[in-house]
Amino acid sequence: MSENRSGRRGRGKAHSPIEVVEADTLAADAAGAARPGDQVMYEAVLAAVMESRLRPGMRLTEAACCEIFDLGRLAVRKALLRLAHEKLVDLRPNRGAVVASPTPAETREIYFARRMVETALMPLAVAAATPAVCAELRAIAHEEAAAVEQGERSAALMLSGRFHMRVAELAGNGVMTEILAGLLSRTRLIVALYGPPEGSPGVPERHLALVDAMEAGDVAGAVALMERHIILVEQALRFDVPARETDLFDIFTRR
Amino acid sequence: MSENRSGRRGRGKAHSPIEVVEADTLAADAAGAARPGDQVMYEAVLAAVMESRLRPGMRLTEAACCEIFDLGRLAVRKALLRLAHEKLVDLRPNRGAVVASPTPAETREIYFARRMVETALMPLAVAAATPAVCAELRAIAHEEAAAVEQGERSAALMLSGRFHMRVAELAGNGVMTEILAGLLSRTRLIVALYGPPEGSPGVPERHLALVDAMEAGDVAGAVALMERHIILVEQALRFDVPARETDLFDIFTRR
DNA sequence: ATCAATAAACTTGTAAACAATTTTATATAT
DNA sequence: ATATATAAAATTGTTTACAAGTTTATTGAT
Repeated sequence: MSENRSGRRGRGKAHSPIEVVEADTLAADAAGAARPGDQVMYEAVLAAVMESRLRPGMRLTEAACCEIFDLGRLAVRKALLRLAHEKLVDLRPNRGAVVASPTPAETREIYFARRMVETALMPLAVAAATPAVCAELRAIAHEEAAAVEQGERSAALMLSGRFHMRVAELAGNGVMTEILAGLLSRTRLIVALYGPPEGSPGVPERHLALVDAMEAGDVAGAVALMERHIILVEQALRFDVPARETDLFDIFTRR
Repeated sequence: MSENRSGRRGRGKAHSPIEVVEADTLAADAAGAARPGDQVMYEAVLAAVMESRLRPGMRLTEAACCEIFDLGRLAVRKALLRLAHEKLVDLRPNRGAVVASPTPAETREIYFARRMVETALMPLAVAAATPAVCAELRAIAHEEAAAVEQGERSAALMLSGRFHMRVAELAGNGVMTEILAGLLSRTRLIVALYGPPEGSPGVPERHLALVDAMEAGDVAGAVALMERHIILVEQALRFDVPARETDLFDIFTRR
């Protein structure tokens, strides 16, 4: 075995927006089988996007990713390819990868798609909403409310995403769940771009109201609440000013 | 420039299930810019799946793909990675790629997802259903009927897919259209596996009825027809016998 | 003849080297 | 000073060669 790769490892990586969890600390390789390196990177980048540490417009050069994740370029490209396919990064030929910046038009489509998917799933979710499940959902919503209270915006955002995912999972359709997961991760980029600094108001409260309707078996009510909720979140976005945010960033990082 | 690659080109490829369109004959590179090789392969494989020339269980070895498409292994892997991400091929570590075989459980989820997506899109589609558009849809349905008449099953299947795609496109939501495209391509694999040899009856007729409702502006009727249509297509599947088809194939190609 | 162990052939996985492109920096002329 | 052209650096794209794994074929024993 050669010295492996090319003199990497042992670097600062102090304030990197990408957090690397050492391989052996995760449960995935409990059996001893190491998880593929490209998946490690994929999950780390996805998590960073979900927590808004990686913001739209940020560059992901191969060399930097190789260092951060201690991977070969091939594995890095594999991960970037997957992220590109999920529309989380833009892969420009010969010019590298950047975190994607959904356009306003794309944004409208995504929220419309979410409305369709999440309302369509609701009847099945209500049918599966046992008291135990509802308790779990309420717990998430309460955590979310606390995060909002303390001004921890990205934590609140993450919990909101988890809430919507758990509701969707109740419907028991893996294909639909995966589709929604893709829409939700792109929603994180949208909020990072167009989300109002003060955050969308009333989200945790509406989540709690939704759980109430679900537990009561009120299908029509739950559907209406979900639809209205998504519309309100979309309406809180600001497309006028913040579109510039990306441009500014591009300018600054165009070193 | 070196002699390029490694002694490929000039082979039989007579009855290959994958049809390769020579690069320069397509419109994509009208400006002179050659289309990336991996995309050529991706599109060829997708087309072969849509026309049921590539059937579930078939192996796609890298070497064979390199020869057929005159590509390097890297481009082939890129195409396979994309196909795997779209669930059209299974990528087994160290064991290569095979055309995917959706399970019965997956099948139920996919048809359920189609029902959701296509009925949710219908109101918008009806709103966009001008007489010209309806004429186009009817033309597709009539071609389809003719194909069924002449026993050209795969042609009929392709036209059916095109019909559903065109209807969805009317809604004008690219995100949803892409999602449906993924579901429809997987439906082709499902039909190849579990579709009754005689084909699902009455499909072109129901397509025509749907266009009538759409042109009349009958949203509720169109939604109901679409939902019922998808249910009927799913019910025509046969999960008992044909699951064996894959196994048989595996046995024969296990050379 | 059937089965197990071994060896060969084949296939995928990965790294290193090289080529091509893009970006940044420098020099020169207007 | 601004702008243009040239050169250097950095980054991505691709091939080649080799390593590791899997499948198939062969050999030998029961």
